Amino acid sequence: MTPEYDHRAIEEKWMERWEEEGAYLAAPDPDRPKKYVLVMYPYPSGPAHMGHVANYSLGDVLVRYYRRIGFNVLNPMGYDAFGLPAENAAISEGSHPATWTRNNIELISRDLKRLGYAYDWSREISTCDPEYYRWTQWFFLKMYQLGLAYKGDAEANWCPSCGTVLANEQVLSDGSCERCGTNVVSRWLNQWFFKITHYADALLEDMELLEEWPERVLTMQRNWIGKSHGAEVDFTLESTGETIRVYTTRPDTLYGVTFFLLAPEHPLVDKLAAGDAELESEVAEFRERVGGVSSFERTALEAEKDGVFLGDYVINPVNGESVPVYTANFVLIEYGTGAVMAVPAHDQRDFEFARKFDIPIEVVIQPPDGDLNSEAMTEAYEDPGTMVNSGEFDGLPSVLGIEDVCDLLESNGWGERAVNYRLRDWLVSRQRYWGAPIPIIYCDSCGTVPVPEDDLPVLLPEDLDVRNDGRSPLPLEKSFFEVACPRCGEDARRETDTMDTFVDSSWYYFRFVSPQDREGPFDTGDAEYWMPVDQYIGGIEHAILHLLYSRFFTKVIYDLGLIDFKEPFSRLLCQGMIILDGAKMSKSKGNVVTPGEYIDRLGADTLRLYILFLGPPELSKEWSDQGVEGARKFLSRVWRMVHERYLTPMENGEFGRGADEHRGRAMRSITHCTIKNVTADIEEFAFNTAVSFIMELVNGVYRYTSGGDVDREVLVESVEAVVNLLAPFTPFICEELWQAMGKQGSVHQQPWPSFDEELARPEKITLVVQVNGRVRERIIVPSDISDEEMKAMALECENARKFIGEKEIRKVIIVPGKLVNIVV
RNA sequence: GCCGAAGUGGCGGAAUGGUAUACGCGCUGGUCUCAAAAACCAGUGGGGUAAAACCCCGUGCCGGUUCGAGUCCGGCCUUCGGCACCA
Repeated sequence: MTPEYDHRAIEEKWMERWEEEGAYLAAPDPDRPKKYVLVMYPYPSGPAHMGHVANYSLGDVLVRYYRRIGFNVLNPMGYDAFGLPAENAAISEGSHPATWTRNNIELISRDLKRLGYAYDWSREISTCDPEYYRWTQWFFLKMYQLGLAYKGDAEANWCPSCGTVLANEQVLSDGSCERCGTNVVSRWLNQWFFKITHYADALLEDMELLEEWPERVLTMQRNWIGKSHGAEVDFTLESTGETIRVYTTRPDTLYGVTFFLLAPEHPLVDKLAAGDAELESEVAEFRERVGGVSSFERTALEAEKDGVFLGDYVINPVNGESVPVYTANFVLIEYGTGAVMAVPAHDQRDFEFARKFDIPIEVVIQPPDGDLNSEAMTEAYEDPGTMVNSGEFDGLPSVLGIEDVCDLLESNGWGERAVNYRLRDWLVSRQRYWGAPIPIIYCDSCGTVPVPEDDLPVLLPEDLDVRNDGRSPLPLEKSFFEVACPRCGEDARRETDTMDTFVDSSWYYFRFVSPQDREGPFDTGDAEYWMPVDQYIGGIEHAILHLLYSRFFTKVIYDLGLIDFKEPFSRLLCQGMIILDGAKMSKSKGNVVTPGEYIDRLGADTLRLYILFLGPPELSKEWSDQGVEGARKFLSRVWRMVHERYLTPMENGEFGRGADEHRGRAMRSITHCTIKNVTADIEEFAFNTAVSFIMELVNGVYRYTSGGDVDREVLVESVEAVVNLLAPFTPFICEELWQAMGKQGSVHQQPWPSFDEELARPEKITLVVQVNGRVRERIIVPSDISDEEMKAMALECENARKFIGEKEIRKVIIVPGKLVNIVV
């Protein structure tokens, strides 16, 4: 009698047993090679969703596989528990962010446990735990000591109605506040920054160490850092003689400058307009048009070129020409020097501006095959060419001209070579409640004073209510901000901003190596054993920020002398999204399917198997309800295979030994070939095809036991291979079957099955015969056939002869063991 | 606009330059059953033929390299994702 495949009973039983036995606890063991496998920890916004299942299932296959090939594996789990959604939920539900967050941690951890992931739960961490954020604050202090944390002015999205700064994600595409719909404005505020730009070059150069990262992530980071080479050039203001510096990547176009631009926020704009009432109001109007709204909106709509002539001129150092100065909407104050030399012939933006304001265009680079005429141009020519109208440089290829013009600038003191980065410093202040307080105190006499390390953590008071308008309650809470200056003891005021949650997640992977450590953020000995992370897994949406910030933190920790490696994640796998009806699942679209109901109805094993079988990990995958049923069908098939095709007949003594040798050899060949293929596929993260191979093996066992003699040993080998190979994918059912088969111990602790190369080769192969590259015949031949025999058989076969006919055979191409192509 | 990924059956997807569509879903037929479901077995790209043998056409489009191209090269088109006036 085949027992029922009762997934609920089975999964509950093993979940409890593994937990009791501490089956997945990890401890350093210098005698064994280690693997640190980490999947990005979740933000606990509710129960687990399908994206989590996809990510964590993938990691779990690797973890279980690595354990079985002999690695000591660290596989921890924790929660990114600070953050804005908790505050928003608190406002709308009337709860407290802490309560909301902890409830959600309960929900999601229950799901993760039910899904059977092999985490070392003793290492669970939560970033909102004071024992965690104590060290987040400690890192802030270290940054401050190193001069890497500083306070500066920044443009921020400000909602006048909510009275708070908004993150970019909270500003809707029409420039309004996500919560109240008010138009967001840009406002300059004094904020804390981390000086990530100090590491811009290191972050670029060390990408060489990231050989096992996806190329697309590296490209995205490279573009984000945006290093460019060029020159800084001083232009002289005609009226006052003061110099204004510009940055350009095209010194070779310096002779083509016909006007000069300042960012609307550039201090010189006001100075130039001052005294001329008409100009002053014109500038004010212009600022209203472009600067009143946030730069978010200014760039979101493909804004038309706009600007105001400021009534003054600057002198171009290389040719002494005088050109007009404008302020323009497309010039960014935060990039370069906030001033731009405009070369309309060779820059599309400048071109558009010149056409609109009727400014002359002068061609100074001629294309190789062309004859550009400034009148006739319809767009700028931005590619290299030959320099013209450029004094002594005429006739020079522009790529060489770049260097020569730089030499000219430097020898005359007009400017110098320079590099620029698109990367900005990291703004870490948030006017938020639910985050780690910034450990800084402001004292009237001592100024900015860091909280002494011994006073950490600066506790976030949890007995406060979030205000209905979304503002942080901290600046109103005297018991929080009123504090004695640690230096002079006088009354002082605590910083009430909290840190960006990306700070929390920039170092959590270090905490996992020693989550209970009280002496430091992590134990250096434990870190030496476990770090760096060997395999990091996460969504592609974190390709830039989280991964870049983490790399930055690791470099700081390296410079603190706490570690001896420079990159935190040796190998990276980026998961695609799970989509439904062609769209990303989201609550607002109402197209969410939650794992919980599937675990109840079909089982965690089914869900895991389905999501892994769906497609390659790095691509986005379409969810299908019918597909899940298919996964369940396959597991039932495996269940019945073990009981009906193996255990029951075995008990009845139906199988003998040395039965039909050919059938047995063919079955063994499938088994060994499957072990080989599945192993290779797991190594390459090709989990979908790994599952296919196991399915084929199961089909093979059904065929083998469906008719003809069955060899007992051959069957045992095949059935055990199925259960062994499938175990990392569907741990519960395999553990149950392993036990049913009378095996000792856990299937998850068995050595990974090995294969015999000789047996993996099939006895018979299909020889393909082509004539002129077209398949004309397929012949079953022994796999050890020689090239000569292949050729002879191909030339003899009827269909090939038909197509050869009377034609002359010019060439015969032989692919050993596979194919013969006859060229006539 | 720039960067990246992807276009293959009804669907998810397989294919070191060597049998295109493995595996799964769906569908069709059969076995079992009073019947159905489940299960098991078989079939399933399009066209030609009553049917089979067999032949032709087929991996977004147009060319090229090659004995042989889904795969390599050149030029496009479409979709998705990221960045977006970075001088």
